[in-house]
Amino acid sequence: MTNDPFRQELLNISETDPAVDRLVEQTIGRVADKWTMLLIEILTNRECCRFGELSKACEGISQKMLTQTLRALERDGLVTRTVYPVVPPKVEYRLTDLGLGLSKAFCGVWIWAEENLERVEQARKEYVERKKDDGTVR
Amino acid sequence: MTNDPFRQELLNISETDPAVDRLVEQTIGRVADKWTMLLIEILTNRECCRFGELSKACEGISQKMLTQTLRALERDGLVTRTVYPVVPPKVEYRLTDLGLGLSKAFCGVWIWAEENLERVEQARKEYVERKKDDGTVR
DNA sequence: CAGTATCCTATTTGATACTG
DNA sequence: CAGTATCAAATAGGATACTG
Repeated sequence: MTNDPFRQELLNISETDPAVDRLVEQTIGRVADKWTMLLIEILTNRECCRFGELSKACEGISQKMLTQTLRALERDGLVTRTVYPVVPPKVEYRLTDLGLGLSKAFCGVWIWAEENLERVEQARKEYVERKKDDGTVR
Repeated sequence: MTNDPFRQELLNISETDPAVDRLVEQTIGRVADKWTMLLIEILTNRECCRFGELSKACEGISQKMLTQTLRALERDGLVTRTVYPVVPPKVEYRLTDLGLGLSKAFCGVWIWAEENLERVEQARKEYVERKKDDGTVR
């Protein structure tokens, strides 16, 4: 199992410098959240979006969270925000190269989620069953 | 730009069925969080860990969050929890195949974070500068 | 050792109303 | 249209004490 090629492939990710580790974790912390991933996916597919479009495409998000998440993305250099001085206002968002790179990185996670949806669901059902049959923690 | 090979590669991820999309998003929502990613990384590198080891390795996590996150991972079929009936108790956690697959998917995100740390930091500094120079939202 | 239980605070999120 | 502001509710998270 230790020689599992998967695992071997994964082993060299970890940093030697703990300070860098903290920074990596911080970066992950900023970027690894549901709305961020969703917005980046939408912007990957649509190339360029107005606020209202994002609001519709990103089903379930509140205006507040949308604004907040977009600001964070802009601040971190992942999307650009272009304001056209017209009435009514028009604002366009699009991925930067940096954002496109992150999108590519997220890609694997989306695929994993799609492919393993049922396995996770199944595991949850079994877990609940085991808990119902009760306490033999095994 | 539309013919960007990156983007082309990314385009076919999106589902056609909106119901499946919701499920994918839910799955992402469960799995895309800081502690989950960290614990999975640790368990990838160490293969097998006791509660106390994880507690040390996962710097900054509280006992409560550790327990909570581990239970969620177990429930979703990503780790196994093995209790040895000894005194004092010994409990071992290790990734399942499903968990190892997720680990592999996360791998790209970790690498992205490592490689683009400074670019994100730089973007943040510039953003703050722009805000200080004030309101020409550009 | 590996938790659980409890209390409490802080952060996140949503709903609603308002504005350039 | 694309937000901001405000308040309330929910949730996350930490600290501490206790247990098989």
